[in-house]
Amino acid sequence: MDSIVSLVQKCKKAGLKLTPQRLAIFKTLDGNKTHPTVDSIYQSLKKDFPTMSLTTVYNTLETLYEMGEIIKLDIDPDKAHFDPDNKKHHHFKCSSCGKIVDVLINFSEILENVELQNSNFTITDFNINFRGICDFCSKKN
Amino acid sequence: MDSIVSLVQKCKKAGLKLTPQRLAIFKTLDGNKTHPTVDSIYQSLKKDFPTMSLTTVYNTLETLYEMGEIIKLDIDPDKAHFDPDNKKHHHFKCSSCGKIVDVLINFSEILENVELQNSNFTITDFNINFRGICDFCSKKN
DNA sequence: TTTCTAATTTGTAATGATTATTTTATAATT
DNA sequence: AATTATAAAATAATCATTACAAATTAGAAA
Repeated sequence: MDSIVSLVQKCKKAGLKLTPQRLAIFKTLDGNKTHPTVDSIYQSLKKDFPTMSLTTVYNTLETLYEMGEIIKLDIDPDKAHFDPDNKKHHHFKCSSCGKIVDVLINFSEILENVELQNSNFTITDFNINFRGICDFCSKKN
Repeated sequence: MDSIVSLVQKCKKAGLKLTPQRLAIFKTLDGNKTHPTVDSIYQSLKKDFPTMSLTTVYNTLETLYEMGEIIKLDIDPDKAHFDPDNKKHHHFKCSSCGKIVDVLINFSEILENVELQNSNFTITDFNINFRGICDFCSKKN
């Protein structure tokens, strides 16, 4: 996701209104490495915005997603997690505690490999989901 | 997934009953490369088993999944797709028609790469989800 | 073959995430 | 300040999945 200031610019250009709710969601996402869900964002904002609606969080995240500002993760089949870091990277989900963490290694060579063998498919994107046990859960046992 | 005959052996050993419904689901999965969902299996079996229940399909697939006989895909956030091919491989989903196809290339070297940089995480598994446009949809335009 | 029992099937209800809809409110512009 | 298009909020609807309870049945044992 862009910095708040450039995001504000983009919104103005796109004719999107800068409501307090949107700005609050932007700020919650900014630099957020917890891979939040709609509900976790909603819960964290309810305190300061008692009137905040779940729908607003859904809508704003969907808008940001369509703008390409945030990533929607598929690593958790139960609910969507979002990532304001839209630079190419991958994810690891701990099978024990459910925590999702970034895997920042670059695997771009994968694409060439696949394109080679499937020349009739146009691959626009890929992501790798890792599963296992995180350091914290390992230490617990 | 094992062949039907070895699967039947496994079930007997595990004390699982071989009901007509289960056998029908086994047969539907056997060699199935369409990455079926619970509902698609249910729909295809309703004709021959008018009494078949969606719950039974859910239960049987869950059982097979827990036995490690089938894979549960996370490439479609809307619903679970299953794959009776439990040999390590990956998937491609066409953004246009939604079709899911196998990517059979071996990427095991990825693991070593990650283990190296995250020595405190134990990675048990990973899968790659590719997205793009399939050959059929490419030709259409 | 018949009986017995634990496992399974089935139908239905509950849950939880997401989407749709409608009314009210408001940001941004004139 | 008035206008208007956009957004927020509240609520209802939808859809996949899970939970549950009652009826059925596969398979073992008599």
